[in-house]
Amino acid sequence: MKEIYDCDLGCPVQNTLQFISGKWKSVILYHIFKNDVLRFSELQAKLPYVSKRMLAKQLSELEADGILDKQIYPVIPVKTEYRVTKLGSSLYPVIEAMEIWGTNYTQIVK
Amino acid sequence: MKEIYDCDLGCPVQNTLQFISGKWKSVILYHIFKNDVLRFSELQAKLPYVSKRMLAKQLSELEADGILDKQIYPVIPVKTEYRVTKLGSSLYPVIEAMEIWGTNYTQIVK
DNA sequence: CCGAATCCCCACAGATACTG
DNA sequence: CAGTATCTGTGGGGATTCGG
Repeated sequence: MKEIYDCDLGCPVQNTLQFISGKWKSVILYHIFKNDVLRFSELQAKLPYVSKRMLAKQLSELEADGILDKQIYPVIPVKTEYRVTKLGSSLYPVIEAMEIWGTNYTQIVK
Repeated sequence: MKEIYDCDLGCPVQNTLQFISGKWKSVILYHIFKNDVLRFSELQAKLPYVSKRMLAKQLSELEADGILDKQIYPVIPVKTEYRVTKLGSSLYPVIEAMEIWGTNYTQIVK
């Protein structure tokens, strides 16, 4: 679990960014929120423009930060599943706000 | 104004990220939301860990994207003011969600 | 005071190949 | 299948300077 670390008192936004500022983290979370559970290959399919290496890095950071939980099934071939932790699920309102804006901003512009 | 550009249909979050994914953009927006209007030097004071060059870049991108409005007063020395546009103000719920989470996550963890 | 221009470097991301 | 390891290049960002 990531250390709790106020990098800028007076700017709580900064604290949130520590967890989701990775280039693809919000998108990964969005997909896992929508699907509850996703395998590595399923995430790859949903993010074809993100390299395997990049995806693995973002996932391991999210896991290290206590946002995601990784289940490994030692079958052959290996199978892994990612889901949100309790802490991760608390980020839902943030992702939801981004989802809403991303859905509606076209109309806002007009 | 930034072209509206769906880089990933089925992931509206991605659209939002186009506008606020810059390293410091959310924090800049947070401070301007709190203060309505901020000068360049005031933003510098609030973000001491961000270089002048970086701050200017983020601000000009936010302006180019139609999120911020820049007022230049051609006095000597020059004075500039940044405030949110209508489009920018529509991002308030997103920043607010990040602010709320950043304020409360310590308790969520426990 | 604000910010653009130039130089420069190294951290980060892609490509590829390898492993349990 | 789900990653790691290594190598390589590129551009993001700091430091500095200049200009309005």
